[in-house]
Formats: sequence, C-alpha cells, structure tokens
Amino acid sequence: MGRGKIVIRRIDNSTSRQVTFSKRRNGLLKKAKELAILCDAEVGVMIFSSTGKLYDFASTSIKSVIERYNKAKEEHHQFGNPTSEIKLWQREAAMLRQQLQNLQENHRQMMGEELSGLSVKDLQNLENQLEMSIRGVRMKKDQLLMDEIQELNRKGNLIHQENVELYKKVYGTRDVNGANRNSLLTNGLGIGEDSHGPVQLQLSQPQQQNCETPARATKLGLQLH
Amino acid sequence: MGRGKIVIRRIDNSTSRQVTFSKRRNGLLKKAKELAILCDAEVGVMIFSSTGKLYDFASTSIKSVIERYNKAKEEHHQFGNPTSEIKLWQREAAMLRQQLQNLQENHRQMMGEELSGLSVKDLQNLENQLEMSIRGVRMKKDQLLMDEIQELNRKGNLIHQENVELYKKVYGTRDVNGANRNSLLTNGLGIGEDSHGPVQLQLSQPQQQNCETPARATKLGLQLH
DNA sequence: AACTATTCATAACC
DNA sequence: TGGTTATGAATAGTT
Repeated sequence: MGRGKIVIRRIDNSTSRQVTFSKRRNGLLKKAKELAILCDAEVGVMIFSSTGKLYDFASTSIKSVIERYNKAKEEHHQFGNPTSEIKLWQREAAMLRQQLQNLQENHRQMMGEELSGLSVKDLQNLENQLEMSIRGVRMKKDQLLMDEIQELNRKGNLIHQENVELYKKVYGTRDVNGANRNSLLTNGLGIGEDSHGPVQLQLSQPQQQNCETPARATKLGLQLH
Repeated sequence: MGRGKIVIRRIDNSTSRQVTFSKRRNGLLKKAKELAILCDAEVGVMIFSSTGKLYDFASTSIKSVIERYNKAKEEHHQFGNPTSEIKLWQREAAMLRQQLQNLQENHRQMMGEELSGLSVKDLQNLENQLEMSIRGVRMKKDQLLMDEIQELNRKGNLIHQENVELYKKVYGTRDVNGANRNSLLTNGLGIGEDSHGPVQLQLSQPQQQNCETPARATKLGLQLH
C-alpha cells in the first residue's frame, strides 16, 4: 500500500529504513489499539528499533500482558521480576560476545583467512557465496554506469537536435551552396566516423582511463566561450 | 477499510466481534512480521482474545523480547539510581552491541547486500577485497560499458562541434573558412526542432574500473557557454 | 470461507 | 521530522 509495491525484505537504505520504521511502527501500534478496543482483547506490543530504542503498547499494561503470557505458557521463569540484575546483564554480555565471536569467525573466512578448519564442502560453499557477493557488487556498479550512459544519450540527443535545427537555419531557409548540404546529408548521423578540424574550438581536459590502452589520452572536453 | 467506515469501539455483536478479531489479529501479526523484517527491528506481539486464547508473534522470541523489555525499563529507572557495577555491565553490553553492529554491516556488504550507501569507489574497494578472496573474475562487461561511455562522449563531441559551428553561421560572423565548413558538414544529420540558446551541457562520466589502480572519478566533461 | 466495495496504510516524493 | 499523493492492502459488510 504505497506508491509502489515492495518486497518484504530488510530495507537496504538506512534512511528509508528509519522512515519506514517510524511510519509502520505507528501503524502497528494503531492497529493494536483498535484490535483491543474492537474485539475486547488484551494486546501487548513491544518494538525495538535497530538502534535499540523501545516502543510499546499495551491495552492494559505490559506488566499485565507479560504476567498473563507467563501464566498462559505456564512458565515459572519469571522474566518480569529478575532477582539479580547484574546477572541479567552478564548474560546479555555473554550472549553478545558469543554472537560477536561467531560473526568474527565467519568474517575472517569471508576474507579468505582462517580456512584451515573447513572441509572441502565448506570451502565450496564459501566460494559460491563470494561469487554471489561479487555479482551483487558488480550489478550495483553496472547500474551506476548504465545510468551514466543513459544520461549521456539524453544530452547527446539534445545537442543533436539543436545541431539539426541550426543546420536548417543555415542551409534550409537561406540558399547555401549545394556541396556543403550534400556532404552533410550524405553522412547521416555521422557522429561516429572521424574527428575533424575543431574550428575555433577549445578542447579541454582529457583524461581517459582505459586499461587496455592507458596511454591513449583522449580529449573529449569541449568549451565554447 | 471495508464496505463502510466503522467507529473504533467494542463490537457489540459477539459473532461479528469474533470474526473481526480473527481477521484483524492476522493482519496485526502480519504487520508485525513485516516491520521486523523491513526495518531490522525486534518485535513482539501478544494477543489474548476475549475468550482468553493466546496468540503471539516475536521476530526473535517472546522470551528475548520480554527480557530486553525489562532491561530497557531497568535502564530508565536507573538514571537516578546508578549502581556502578550495573553500569559497568551496561557499558560493556553497549560496546559489544556496537561492535556487533559494525561487524554486521561489514558482513552484509561482503555478502553483496546493503550496497546502496556506497560510492563507486567504495564498491571498487569491496570488489577488490572479494577478488582477493576469489580469483578468476571477468571484467569484460565493465570494459564494454566504459568503451560505450567513451564512444558516446566522442560522438557527442563531434555533434557538438558541428553544433557550435552551425551556431556561428546562424548567429556569429560570416567569415568562416571553407575547410571548417566542410569538416562541419561531413557530420551529423537528423531531425530535430527546438531552439538552442545558451545551452549548458555537462557530460560527465563515472569512473572506470578494472584497472590495477583503483580509478578516480574522471570528468570527460563537455561544456558549452 | 469467499467475495468485493471501500476505507486505510503507506511508498515515494518534498 | 512532518506533509502530500498515488497505489496497494486491509477489511466491513455481504453471500
């Protein structure tokens, strides 16, 4: 429900993710309230943003909801009333440390390090993953390049249109010698052929970087004052 | 969102209430899931129907959500009551969480995800890193794209030179040597309309890659004043 | 449970 | 962060 359809998948862009979070969080909380009121239900919602901020709603109170939940689950593990707060934090730290270690090991392997413990199959999987990653990176890069090409095409067309118009003004309305007109007409979109004398034009800033032919400096800049 | 608008108040009719509960409950749970996935949030929802039945959802686990909730609440309460050891652990956990986030972001990028914030140069570095881990990469497509950009620049330049020349003939001085006119006429033809005027074009080009040297952005610019 | 006619939520854009 | 709008989703009423 928006300007376009979206796939339910983690939003890449951090800003968009933040905006969407804000909007959808409000939507969710609103719906929760409505459900509680309309259907006489006890509803509790707890949301932690990716930055760790808490947003919650409870038709009665979170405490009540949690207690009822515990009762329903018949769990005597009293989450709601921890005796040792320090132990809670210690467990939290231990869990985070564990996650960190796991991720670090994974990361090292993706960097091509610490592969000694892996089986041939593991290595094969890793290789496949790396290939997928490279594909993703290249697609992104291609996209940027394609965008650039499109823009160049657009601008090129504008110039060309102008060009044609100018031609008409020179050779169209007024009578100019036919030789010139012919030479022009016979060349179609002859923008691909060769370069020709840059009349009174000032070419500026070259810099072209081609791997195969790095030495070939090409002047593509053009300035008219 | 239905056949008619409704007021948010307890539905009197028991059957309707039950039906609505069922529909909206599913809707709420779906939204909760989507929020968690889209925005990388930890979400927990607990719903008790009026008959006492429990429905719940948690992106991680209800246990985790409740524990985190308690922690978050405790954190708030502790602003006025700082216990040094608790704060120590909280800082530890915060630091670990930060490390974890950094590593996760890095990891996602190495997995070819979350690339939208990266510049072409960043992407190039990432690609190089991935290539350090896996050899045999093909760069043919990139090269073709770069060649195309270059060709477009070249053609665009030729057209533009003609354009400039024609412009002079229309608005500029009459004395243009024949050689120039000829060279001008050998290029370009097409259909267009539209005026020109003080056009200000700037063709630029993204950096190229596949070089040993991590390419810098290079402007192959074209400007007409 | 289906099926729409509607209202609503929200993605994209400022 | 907060508005606006076009569009896809959710759902109220009905079968």
